[in-house]
Amino acid sequence: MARPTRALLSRQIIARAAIQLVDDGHELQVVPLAERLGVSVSSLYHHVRGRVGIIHAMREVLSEEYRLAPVAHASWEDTVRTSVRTLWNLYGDHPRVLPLLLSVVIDEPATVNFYGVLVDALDSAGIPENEILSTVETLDAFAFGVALDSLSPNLIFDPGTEESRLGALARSHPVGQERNQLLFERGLDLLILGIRERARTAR
Amino acid sequence: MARPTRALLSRQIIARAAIQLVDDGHELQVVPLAERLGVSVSSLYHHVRGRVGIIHAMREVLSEEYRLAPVAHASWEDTVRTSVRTLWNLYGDHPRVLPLLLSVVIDEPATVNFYGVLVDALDSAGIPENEILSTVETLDAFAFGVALDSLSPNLIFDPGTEESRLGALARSHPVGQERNQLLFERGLDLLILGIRERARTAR
DNA sequence: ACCTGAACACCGTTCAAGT
DNA sequence: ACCTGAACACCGTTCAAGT
Repeated sequence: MARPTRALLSRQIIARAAIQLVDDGHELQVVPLAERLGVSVSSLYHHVRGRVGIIHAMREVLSEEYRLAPVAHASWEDTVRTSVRTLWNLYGDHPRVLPLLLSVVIDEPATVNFYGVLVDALDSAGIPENEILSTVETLDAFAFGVALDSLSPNLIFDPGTEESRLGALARSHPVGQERNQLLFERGLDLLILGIRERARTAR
Repeated sequence: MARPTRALLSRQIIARAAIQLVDDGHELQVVPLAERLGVSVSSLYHHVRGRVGIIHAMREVLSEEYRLAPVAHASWEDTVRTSVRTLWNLYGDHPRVLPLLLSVVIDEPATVNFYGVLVDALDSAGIPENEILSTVETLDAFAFGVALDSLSPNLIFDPGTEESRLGALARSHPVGQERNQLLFERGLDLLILGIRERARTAR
């Protein structure tokens, strides 16, 4: 069976399998990927330009998920909150993929109508026009940073500081998923407060 | 010359060369690393447990730089500002190394007396005790996210949105290093404002 | 056009040999 | 204890052959 009647592979099929592979905690390797797909390794090269091409395809698939996201709410605060939460979910659903995405140069125009919604919300919040994009980027960097933080599930602290205030706080601090969740909520609250204050003083 | 009178290598020497290699935009590969160090590849294995061991050593070296950082200022705001800036500098000086560090499990106690200073500052700012650590983590995630953002030097936006507000803003938005710098300053301002407000309403 | 198996280059790791 | 060169396993990529 050299050529099947119906194509077994596609750029998207490969990308989805690759995302799953990495999500499961494995390295992005061509041999295990081909195994999962039930094809020979060299078959992949008919659809993707090698390993780097696979990473590009992964990016494209994940970008698609962006497109579904943006919803404008009545208040700017609700819009900002749900947008940042969506970004965090998107990044956080595949934290192990993120380092891979950093390694490829982006050559496709990102689907940033998502950002358009955020821009409008920040505008109606009262953020000065020349600060809006930096604010959007701040929210993005925050969501990205929090997602990556989830890869190190515990707060690491020096045993030598056990007697200090830090040590005391650390002992009653949650770990893992719960810690990451809390960090997100706190950071989002602070950023919302900051945006509101910035708008007030700019008025 | 099988054994030199004085050791040519050390864990630290290897780590520093590796950081430089990655900073220069190269992959972390054993052969080029050995070349830079002027030794044979197998020599490395007398000091480090393979490639993963090299990454651990890189982490250790970079952690050392933490230790120098913490300085308590008169006002909580100055302390927070300089601390976050230091984190950002640390991460931002070696953005390409960061994805590597994410791939290893941390088995050394981090030198977090740095965080102790931040904890004290947030306490004197008036942040409720049970929110302090999450706030520290928020600041850390922000600095980390901004550093990684610097790897994608431009704001990517869909050419289709050229006529929109987003397109208009994007055209007058800086790129590269300057864009990243601006994003950091804006985000830090927002977070400071947010912390101040949180403390005010908690009082 | 799409899949395969074999061949190849490359990279990380090991180990016996040398001082 | 520390460095070397050779040998080895592994992984990404290419390509002629098959439908």
